[in-house]
Amino acid sequence: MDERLNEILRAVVENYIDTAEPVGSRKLTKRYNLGLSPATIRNIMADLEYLGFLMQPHTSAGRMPTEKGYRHYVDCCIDDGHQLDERFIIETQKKLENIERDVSSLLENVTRELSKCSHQMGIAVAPRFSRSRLSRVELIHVKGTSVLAVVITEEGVVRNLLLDFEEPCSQQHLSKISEYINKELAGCSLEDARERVIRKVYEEKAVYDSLVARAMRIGRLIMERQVEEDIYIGGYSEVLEQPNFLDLDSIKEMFRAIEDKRMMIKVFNMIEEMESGVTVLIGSENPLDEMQDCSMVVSPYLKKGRVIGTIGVIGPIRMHYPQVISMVDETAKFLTKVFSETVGGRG
Amino acid sequence: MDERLNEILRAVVENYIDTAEPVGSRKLTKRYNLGLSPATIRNIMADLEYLGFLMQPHTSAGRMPTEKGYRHYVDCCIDDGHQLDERFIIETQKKLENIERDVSSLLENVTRELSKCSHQMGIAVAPRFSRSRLSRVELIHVKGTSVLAVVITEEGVVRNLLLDFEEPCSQQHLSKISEYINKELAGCSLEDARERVIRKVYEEKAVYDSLVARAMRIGRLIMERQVEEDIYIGGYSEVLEQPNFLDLDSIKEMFRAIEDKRMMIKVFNMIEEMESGVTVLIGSENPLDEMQDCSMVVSPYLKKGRVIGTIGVIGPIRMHYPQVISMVDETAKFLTKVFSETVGGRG
DNA sequence: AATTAGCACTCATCCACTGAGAGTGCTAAT
DNA sequence: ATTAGCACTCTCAGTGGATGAGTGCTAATT
Repeated sequence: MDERLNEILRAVVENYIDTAEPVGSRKLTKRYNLGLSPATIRNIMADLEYLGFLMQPHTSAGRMPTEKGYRHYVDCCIDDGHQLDERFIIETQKKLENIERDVSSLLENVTRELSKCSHQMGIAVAPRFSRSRLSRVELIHVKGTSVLAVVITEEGVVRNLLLDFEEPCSQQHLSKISEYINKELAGCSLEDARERVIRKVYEEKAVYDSLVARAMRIGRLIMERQVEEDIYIGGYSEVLEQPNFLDLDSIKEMFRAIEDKRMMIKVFNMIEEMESGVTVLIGSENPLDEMQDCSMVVSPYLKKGRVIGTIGVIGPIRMHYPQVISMVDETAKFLTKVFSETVGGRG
Repeated sequence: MDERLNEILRAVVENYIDTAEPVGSRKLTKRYNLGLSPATIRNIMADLEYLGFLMQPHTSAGRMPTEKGYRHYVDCCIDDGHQLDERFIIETQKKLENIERDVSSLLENVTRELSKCSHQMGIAVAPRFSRSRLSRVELIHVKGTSVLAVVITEEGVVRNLLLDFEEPCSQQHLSKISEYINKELAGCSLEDARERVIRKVYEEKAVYDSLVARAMRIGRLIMERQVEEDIYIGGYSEVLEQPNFLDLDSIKEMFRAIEDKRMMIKVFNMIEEMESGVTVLIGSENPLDEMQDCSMVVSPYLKKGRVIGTIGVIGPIRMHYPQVISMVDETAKFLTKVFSETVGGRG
């Protein structure tokens, strides 16, 4: 594609992102020093419109980008150079030192920071519990038939599950059971563990050893419990802060979708299967109907080369993509670093 | 105060709550069967305006309630009869059976349900950790110098704290330490425990027993860790759902305030010291500047007669107070019941 | 052949104006 | 004490012209 077309498209998109108003040919020549007259620009813009990258809200208005225009802008017109505020990196680094290392605080804080910097809503998906490897299980007697199972994965995700037994069970007994579980299942992925548990239960049908039987039943309970704590969201107010050009109805729909965490988990499952690195989803590229008027910029974060979760932002389609992309990228790298170095160690 | 004034005030407020439009004298006579002519109504309304309960947005518009008007309406014009949808109670009961008994899921789900029913934002404050009595502490070795402390209070609140030691520590040792902590501090309020820990540490300065010293140091770490997980919020989209008559700026401010959980904890600390039962805060009665354009309807919930937390909603000043008040009341009672009967048992 | 200047044309937006309608306050009658 | 009647006020929706930003096309220029 013609280099000059790209240049003009880029100018139009960036101007529109800044002003939220349709861009005319005269304005472009004034702000940017392209060596071209308005008339020429007009011809080029007409071409861009023909190609589907720009549109006019009405005759005799300036042009604004279509979704396809944004897409092309993101794909071809952003130079990967450091779009990023030095400040952002420094602040992120500063957080690095003060932040708690426990996974949920980590993600919550990182999400909040990302949200503040980017002025979008921040979203993070914690390391998927079901795909993690088991590191340790501890059973704590609470009261009566209630037992608290504390499950720790190798990623450092801690989850509490309150189990309800048919009959009371002493702490000593529970300790033995958890010891047994740990011996049997440590290092297993939870899905493996699940299968193994089911198999064991089947084998031990005769219940010759009540300890094993009990342990397995607990293991099964833990596996089957469906948990929805995987999603962190922050920055509801940030989206409202953007005064121009995103109507209340869109925001409403978006909020409704986002508050349904199960739905969001589905979305991220779909995204996760796409390529690695920062992914930008613009408008109707979003898998959810309710998010057709938003854009998402997301990136997976890794531990030892394996994707374990996703972090990113959601905001209006008219968004400062270069900066936001860099921020998300930087944040994901930060998380990757933290998870690979600190949480769960190197081994 | 004149009974008739109350009646008219009530009619005006309720009509305004329904329609979001200033109410005129003619409309009142049409909708409600007061045996009065518009002219009489006008006189009464003029009186109500003089008393500060009503106002006109401009001459020759109808009247709308002032904050004082809402206040009087809530105080004197609502009959305590069952304003409540039968449906709501039944649904709440249904939840009762399916809901997880673990405190955080409980509160999250209850908050969400309250939010959905009332079409306001739901807010809950979990049993204040620092004021709770310790039920059990368990220390779990995670990796290297990391130790996970699982603290359970008598209310059933479970909290995970990741501690970082100077030197590694075996699980056996940790178990002994937690055993010791449990023996020493079980049943203490956390504030008491805190003092005792500090005193102990001071007494044992010589560190003649490394176990005790270590236990106390851990206890202290746990006490000092400031945690902000006490607030549950749900239903951001509900507030936007109300199309009429609450401007974006107010919502923005409100969201910003709500997302700052530390601030919200302060607010609820202030509220908690007020009377018991459902409290309604209208507009400028709210302690926070950012919430001058909202109303809150909140109620404490108890365990064994002692206030342990708060639940309620936040929404626009123009709110269906009778229903919302009933709903909040019902929800608080429900929580009280659950906490008194189930969580943490009766003893 | 590409670029540009010039010009006619198109709409949205702003502004002033207007009439209708809803609602009020006041006064006099009931 | 209540009500009917009336003059008055103010918002709101609609109208119409002026303004101006921006376009597309054509012819001239480089």
